[in-house]
Order: sequence, then C-alpha cells, then structure tokens
Amino acid sequence: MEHSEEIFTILKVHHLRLTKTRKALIGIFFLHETPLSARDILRELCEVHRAVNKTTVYRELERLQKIGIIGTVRLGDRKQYYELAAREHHHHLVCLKCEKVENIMLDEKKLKEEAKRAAAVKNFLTLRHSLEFFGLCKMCN
Amino acid sequence: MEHSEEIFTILKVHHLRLTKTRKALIGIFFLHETPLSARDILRELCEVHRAVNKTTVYRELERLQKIGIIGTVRLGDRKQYYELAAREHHHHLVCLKCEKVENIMLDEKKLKEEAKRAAAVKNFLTLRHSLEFFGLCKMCN
DNA sequence: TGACAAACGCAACTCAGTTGCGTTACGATG
DNA sequence: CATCGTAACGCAACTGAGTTGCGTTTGTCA
Ligand SMILES: [Mn+2]
Ligand SMILES: [Mn+2]
Ligand SMILES: [Zn+2]
Ligand SMILES: [Zn+2]
Repeated sequence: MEHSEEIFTILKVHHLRLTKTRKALIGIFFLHETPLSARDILRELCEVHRAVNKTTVYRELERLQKIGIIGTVRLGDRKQYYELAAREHHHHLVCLKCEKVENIMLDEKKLKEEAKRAAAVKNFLTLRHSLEFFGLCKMCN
Repeated sequence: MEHSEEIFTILKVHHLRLTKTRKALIGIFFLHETPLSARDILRELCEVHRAVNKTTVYRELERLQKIGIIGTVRLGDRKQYYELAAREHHHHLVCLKCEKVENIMLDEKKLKEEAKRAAAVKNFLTLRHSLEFFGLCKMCN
C-alpha cells in the first residue's frame, strides 16, 4: 500500500474524506491485479472489515472512477468490473469455463493505426476502445 | 429478405417451426445493419406486427443464437445486442453522446498475430474476441 | 383431421445497479 | 477540545434486463 500516499493526496484535492471504508476499499484494489466486481468488493470488505452497505460500495466506486483512481472494464457478463487506473494499459483473457481473468499486454501500435484509418472514413473520433479475449485458460484446456 | 430462404432451411433442420413471430423477427434483422437489443426488437415487432411477449423474444433470440443464425455483441451498457451472424466479421464504433452504432471493418492480421503471441505466454487458447471503439460520431463531434 | 412437440403468454422471480431521505461522522476552524 | 458544515452512510424501495415455471395455443406431419 505504498502507492496509497499519492492517492490520498488526490482524494484531498477533490475534498474526499479519508473514511475507514474508503481506505479499506482502495486497499483491496492493491491486493488484486485483475478486475473486481462491486459484489467482489462488497464481500471482501465485509469479510475483512465491518459490514458495509452495497449502496456505499456503488457510490464509492463511482466517486473513485470520477477522479480517475479506478477505471471500468466489461468482461462479457452483465456486471461492471473495476481496476486501478494507475496500472499500465492492458487487456484481458477471460476463461469461458472457470471464469478466471488474466491481464494481457499487447503492442497496439498496428491496431491503433488501422483503427484510426477505419474510423476516419466515418468521421468518427475514437476516445477509448475495449478489447477482451475469451477462451480457455491454462488449467481448463 | 432473399437470404431468408436458406435460413428457413436451417430452421427446418433444427425442427424449428416457421411461426409468424419467428418469421417477423428474422425479417427485422434484415432491415438493420447494426446490432439490436431485445427491447429494440420487441418494440419493432409490436409496432409492425401484433403484440408479442418479451419472454417470447428472449427465448427466440436464444434459439436463433444457438443454431448460429444470429450472434451477440456487447456495446458497453448492460444490454445484450444481436445481429445476423451471416454478416462479415466486423467491429463497432459507439457514439458516447447520441449512442449511434456504426460497423467498422478492420484488417486484423497484425492484431491476431500479436494476440496469439501474448496469449501463448499464458497458455491461453483464444476462441473469440470482442473489440469495440467508443467516441464521438460524425454528427456529435 | 388428429396428435404431439414446439411455441406462446403470463406472472413471478433474480440480479446488478440506482434513488430519496433521514442519520452519522470527518475534518476544518476557532 | 467544542462546534459546525458537508461528505458519507444505511436503509428501503425502486428500475431494467433477463429468467423460470406452468398451463394454453399452434404448427407440422402422418
Ligand atoms: Mn487497449
Ligand atoms: Mn474482430
Ligand atoms: Zn479456466
Ligand atoms: Zn453521436
């Protein structure tokens, strides 16, 4: 939790208080390198710390997202997943059998060029992209 | 609706009957080149044809997906979107302002190579991928 | 035309996420 | 340390997408 210091500074700038729940929630993100759902976070919060309400978790995730501490990912189901925004840009391998998620690092230079070319044809200004892979993990294939 | 003929054959093979609703629903897919949500389909079905129940729409979409007539896409919200599987492999530009969706064709050779290399490191067998772009459309930027 | 399975409608349900509102507590200021 | 404004909180009720069970209707084929 060494990186937390600069996060606490960001919080202060945005007039966000250092509540117990918030500190614990941010701590959880540092314990996991793959994306977490609101439910994952709620469970871990309630196991390790005292009971927290789901509304609090959702509102907190929204706030942290708004100030750029965390980002969101979609992994094929109806849930939203969250991960630290500070981590380097990457994508995900999602196992269709055991649902395990792994991070994957890609050289996206070629992809970006190609996407830019194709989007320009439609006069579309690309701001973000989402790229995820689905298949079978080491254990499941 | 000329391509429908071969679809009707596929239906027969799978012992799926040619009901009015099913015929109408498949017809709707030929009228749109971008993905449709269950709600979109329900609305259009009820406007153009007689009232249809949402359960019927969901069950029908599942059946058509199972036999490979339609495929599903995720476009960033919680909904599932459906489009004809017969169309050539492509991706989507999603406008963050007006929510319009456009198809985009990419040369994915480089991407596939790169993804294969990266997935191999983790012994992951990739079966599908999802790649969507978010930004501002011609009208909105 | 009758029988059988596929398809249907309806109501009740799940699950993720949201909203309104009254209460609690962080932290700045004196 | 006491006070006070606002951020944060819990709770209950709600939304919207999708699912399930069950009894009824309808398409297909003999
Ligand atoms: Mn990327
Ligand atoms: Mn593709
Ligand atoms: Zn697996
Ligand atoms: Zn737009």
